[in-house]
Amino acid sequence: MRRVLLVEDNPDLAFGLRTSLEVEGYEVLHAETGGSGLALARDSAPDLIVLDLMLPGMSGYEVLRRLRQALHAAPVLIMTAKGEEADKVQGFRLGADDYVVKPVGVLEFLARVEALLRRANPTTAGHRYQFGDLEIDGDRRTVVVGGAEVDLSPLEFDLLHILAQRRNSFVTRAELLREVWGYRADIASRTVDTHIAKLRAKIDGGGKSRIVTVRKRGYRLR
Amino acid sequence: MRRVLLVEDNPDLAFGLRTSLEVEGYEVLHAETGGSGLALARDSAPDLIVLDLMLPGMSGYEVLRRLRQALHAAPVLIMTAKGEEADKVQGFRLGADDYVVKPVGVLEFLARVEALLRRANPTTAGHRYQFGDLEIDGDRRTVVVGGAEVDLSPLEFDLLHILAQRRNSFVTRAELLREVWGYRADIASRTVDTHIAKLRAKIDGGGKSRIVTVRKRGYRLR
DNA sequence: ACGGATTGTTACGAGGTTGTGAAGGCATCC
DNA sequence: GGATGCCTTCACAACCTCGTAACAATCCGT
Repeated sequence: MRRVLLVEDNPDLAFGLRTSLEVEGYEVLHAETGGSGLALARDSAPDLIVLDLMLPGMSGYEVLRRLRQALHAAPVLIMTAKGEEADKVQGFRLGADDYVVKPVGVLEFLARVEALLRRANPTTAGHRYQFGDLEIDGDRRTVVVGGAEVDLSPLEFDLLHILAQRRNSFVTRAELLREVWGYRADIASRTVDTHIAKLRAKIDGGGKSRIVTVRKRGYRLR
Repeated sequence: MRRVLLVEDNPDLAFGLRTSLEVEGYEVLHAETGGSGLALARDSAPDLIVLDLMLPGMSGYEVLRRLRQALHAAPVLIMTAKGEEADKVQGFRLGADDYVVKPVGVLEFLARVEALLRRANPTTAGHRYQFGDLEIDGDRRTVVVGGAEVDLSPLEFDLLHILAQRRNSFVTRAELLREVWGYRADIASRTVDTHIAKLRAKIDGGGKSRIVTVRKRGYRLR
């Protein structure tokens, strides 16, 4: 379940937003001041932060600045009554991902929340990936190579899926073990190699493999 | 340089946006119809798409739908005069990442563009170095020289990586030993030299070496 | 120009890493 | 109960990597 942190001092508005988000299936954390919002962000690692700018005590800008300084990567949606362009620009400059001016419709608000989560956290949503003529459908758990569907075992699919999600970097054997096998130290590390070999046999045509060995590190999909 | 695809049929507005984006250092592609926009997106793989909804011929919604169907992952910013909440929700539902209603200030527009690129393309901020036509990607552990990927051994890559990080000064052999080999005193110092030689053989073209010898001190990358 | 010091280059064997086929255990489905 | 498919482990082969030695080339103070 996705966790949304709501930093908003107006009780009525906060209640409305919280209810709307919860109806959509989000877990909602609520802070009424900037300081408590920062603390909650640090302790509970929310997937998204909705931030009011006019807060008692620490301003929303300051909260955002400290969040980014602490390397919090969660997307931030600023929701405020301050609608001047300069305010918006300042918000984005500090690292906000979206900025909406009150009052805003509930449906639009929810749509923006969803869009931010979709973009910022693509791994949890079912998704499709494409690498040349290799297509991976995370929802249907199907893989198509050059137009023909390939039959993969569950474990092989998970392996390929992780590699596809990390398209921009290699994945170490330890990470693959953690992501695919879960917390189980009782797996000999060569097991990963064996399954990579099986995967290669199934998805590679002639020529170079789609899975590149990064020596001493792990594997990478290209 | 980031590429932005602008799909907008109003020539005046398109000109203004194009100019603003180019001043910010973006490369701008422009399409006046949905069909040509789709074709451009397919052929040129832009990093961001700015989409008008009211286009001659194919509607913006339809363009967006087809983009997502074709597995285009680039973020889409919808910019339109249609400000009804239902329109916005529909846009987000089809996979848009932001939705702004005309007229919108240039500064806000640019801030939103930047926010989308920042969020959608986090890898470019990662560990990458560039020295002329030499590119080093620390996440993928790949090296590209003049457009062609070069195959380096793990140790060679680490060596080059350290040199790249200290781009403005030389690195002594002792530092290289410490950083690359770790705390191991059992390495003959000439070992560094031999690996530097191997690196040079792999990444240098005809003329002078990219790795400069600093006599009595160490090496430096330029 | 000379000679010692420093660096460049090549070759090679030991050791390490990865690829791969085979075998067996286990669960599931008939 | 047998057949099947999946997963893990093992063993061996193939390949790669790296440290070292040896020699060549270059630098630099005299």
